[in-house]
Formats: sequence, C-alpha cells, structure tokens
Amino acid sequence: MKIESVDIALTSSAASIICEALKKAIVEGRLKDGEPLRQDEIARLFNTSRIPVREALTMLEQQGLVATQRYKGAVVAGISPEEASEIWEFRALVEGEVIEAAVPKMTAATLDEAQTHLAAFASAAGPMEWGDWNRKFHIVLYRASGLSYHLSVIEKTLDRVDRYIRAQLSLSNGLARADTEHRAILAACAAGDAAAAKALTRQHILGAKANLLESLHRD
Amino acid sequence: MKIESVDIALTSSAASIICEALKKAIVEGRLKDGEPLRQDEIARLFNTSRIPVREALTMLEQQGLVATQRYKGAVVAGISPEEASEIWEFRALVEGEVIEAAVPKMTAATLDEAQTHLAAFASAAGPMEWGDWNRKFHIVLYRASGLSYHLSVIEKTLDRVDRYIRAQLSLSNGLARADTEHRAILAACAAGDAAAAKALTRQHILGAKANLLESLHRD
DNA sequence: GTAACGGATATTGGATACAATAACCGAAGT
DNA sequence: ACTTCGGTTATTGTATCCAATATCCGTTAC
Repeated sequence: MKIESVDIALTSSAASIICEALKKAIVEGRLKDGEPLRQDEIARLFNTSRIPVREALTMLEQQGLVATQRYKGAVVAGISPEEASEIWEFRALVEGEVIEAAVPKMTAATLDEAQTHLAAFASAAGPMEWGDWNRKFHIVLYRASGLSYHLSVIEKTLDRVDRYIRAQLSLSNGLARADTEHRAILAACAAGDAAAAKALTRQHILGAKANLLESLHRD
Repeated sequence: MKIESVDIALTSSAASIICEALKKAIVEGRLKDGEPLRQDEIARLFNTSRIPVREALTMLEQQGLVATQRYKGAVVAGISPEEASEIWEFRALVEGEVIEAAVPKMTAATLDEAQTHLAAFASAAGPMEWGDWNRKFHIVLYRASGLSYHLSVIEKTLDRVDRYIRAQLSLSNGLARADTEHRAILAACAAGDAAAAKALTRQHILGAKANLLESLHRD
C-alpha cells in the first residue's frame, strides 16, 4: 500500500519564492518603475537572510525586470517608448506566427477554456483581473501550438510589459476594444482559419501599440 | 585639464565574471551536456567563495544554459531534437525579420565589417574560430537594424545553441556551404535587396536545421 | 554664499560557518 | 542473493559576519 504523499516544497527554494512574489508585484504594477528594492527590507518581509533575496534579484535582473548597479542596488526596470514600440512589433511577429501554428491543433477543450477566460475577462471587476484573464486567454490559444520555446519567449516578454498592457486596458475603450478583438480572434480559431487568427492577433497587438504610444505622447 | 580615466572593474562583479567564463565554456562546447558544475570546485578555480558561484549559476539557469535541481546541483542543459527543431524555426522567423529591417539601414562600414568577418571565417583554422566568425558575421548585419530587443533575444537563443552550430560547421560540407550562403546573404545586403536577404537568411537557417536533424537521426 | 573636503551612516558584495538534504556504502535480516 | 535499514560523506541552501563602496551632511576655506 502506498502512503499519501504530498510534495512539500520539493521545487521551491526561498530564492524562487521571493523571485515569484517580486515578479508578481512588478508585473501587476504594484512596484513602480525605478522603485528601489532594498535587500534587507525584502529579507525582513520574507523572514530570511539577504542571501536568497540576492539570488531572487539576480533572477529578476536576468529576466529584465530589475536593473542593478554595483554597490547601488536594484530598481524596477522601466521601459522607454522606443523599447515599447519595438517590443510590440516583436510580439506581433512571434505571437502572430504562434497562433497561426496553433489553430490547426486546437481542440474543443482549448476553445472552451478560451471562451471561459473571455467571459471572465468581460465580467471582471478591476484592472488586475482584466490583466490576468486577458493574458490567460491569449496564452491558452498559443499553448495549443506546442511550441514551447516560442511560448517561453512570449511569457518572458509579457512579464516585461504586462503592467503596461494592464494600464492600457484601464483606459477608455481599452476594455471594450480588447473584448471585441478577443471575440474575433476566438471566432477565427473556432472556424479553423489560421491566417485570419494570425492577422487579427497582429492587429490586436499593433493597435494596442499605437494606443500605448499615443497615450505616452500625451504625457 | 582632465585626467585620463579608466574604468577599473566598475561593471564587473565576481559573479558576472564567473558567469561569462562558464557561459563561454558552455557555448564553445568545452563543457558537455549533462556535465555537473560543482560549486566549490568552481569557487576554487576562481579563488572565491561559493556565493558568487551560486549567483553565476543562477544567471546561467535563467538563460537556459544550465539546469538546476534543489540539493542536487547544476548540470549543463542539453537540448532535445524536438527543441532544436523548434529553435531553428524560431531563429528563421526572428533573424529573417531582423535582417529584412536591417538592410535599408546598413552603411558601408557595416558591409565592410561583415566582409572582414567573412574573410576571417573562410581562412580560420578550427571549429572554435569558425563558430566565432560565423556568429560575428550574422550579428553585425542584424545590429544594423537597431532592433535591440530582437537582438537580445537572438543573442540569448544563439548562446543556447551555438555549440550545435559549431558542431554542424565541422561536418563535411558544413564550412563550404556556410561560406557560400554567407556570400549570397552579404551580396543581397550590398544590393539593398531586403526581401532576398530575408529569404536567404531563412534558407541558411532552415537548411542548417535539416542538416542538424539528419545528423542527429543518424546516431 | 559656494564649492571642496572629510567623516558618519547606510547599503551592497563577499567570506565563513552552520543546517538540510541527497548519495553512497556496509551490515543485518530473510 | 536480495532487500532494508542505519550511518557516513559529499553537496547544496541559508544565516551570520566582515569588507568595500556609495550617500549624506557638516565643516572649512576662499
């Protein structure tokens, strides 16, 4: 007879727990651009020494989420309008290609799950939830492609810019427009029209890019 | 009057020095897939404690060059044929797009530098040099695009697979074929034909993918 | 008043020491 | 012979302590 076994922290080191918590705070925009991340302050928050905190900050720096200067510490890494513009072009390129490859492999379960996320997105209460469901909707569709390397690059890129997407969704028409475009993308996927899904995804991303740059320009 | 000032280790921490050294060894294929990386052994090599070694390994894990298991240590991360196939497709997508954007921005200096690397490639002595000049040739052309985010993704991807490219160059016809294709790509760039440069780059990468999979299949 | 210098404080980088876990090995029992 | 248990060793994860550097602030010279 087998004993009921539960994985107790088999994959979680203190560093990765801290890294994930900080990443979540950055991605959700709770930590603002340029905000300093003090090692001993974070260490106190997690009841650890500074060693795992430093490893977590090293991970985040490698992911481009924080910028570190020797003997000066880490700050949340911002993004310039030029970088934003380029990253949205990159997203259109890669996400367009991935959804095109994904459409022929989508199952009913894929479409169901996407539909669920779309409904949750439409009836969500605040910017944080919008961002979560928006991302889940897209990722579910991409995942059907089975292109794990492409997916990992997409996820890292989204980590880098997700807070700007959330801000975008909060603007006037941001939510309604995204919802409309999501429905069109899902319809194309359900119809098995890979070319249309790719084109709509590209428009979805490049339209958001134009909006973002416009709002940045107004400041 | 101003004093001649030299940056003395302003940007170099022990961790990043160790990281770069290990990365070079992995990229050049001197550390084989699955080879364990012991913390205290590396620490002795660099005359440091294990702390900066651990940070270096953390960086390499984030870059996908090593795989770590809790309480078991880090090993050089290999790559499956499926992953290789997907990564070469990814390269064709991104590098094709980047060189297309780069062609209109190339200067005479860009083409000169690429030509120099191409000549060095053709007259290089061994696999290591071939790999170095091959990579420099492509990167110089890509850099003209000014697409820094795309470039950073390409560099990280190349770090991950460069040793397989080097192995490929060492095979029969690998070097001659690469040289021929490089000349064609450079000619298209010099002629200002962005579409041709893109198509030739894609063929260059996808042909190498086919060769790689074939050689993997023979084993 | 202002700029340059010097010391006090805060913060990070690294070394050492200890705790937790895995791998190995040998002995005992069946 | 095979399995299982226990202990020993090797290796990693973390805490504590010290060194190196930056920042702040008062003082002083002009």
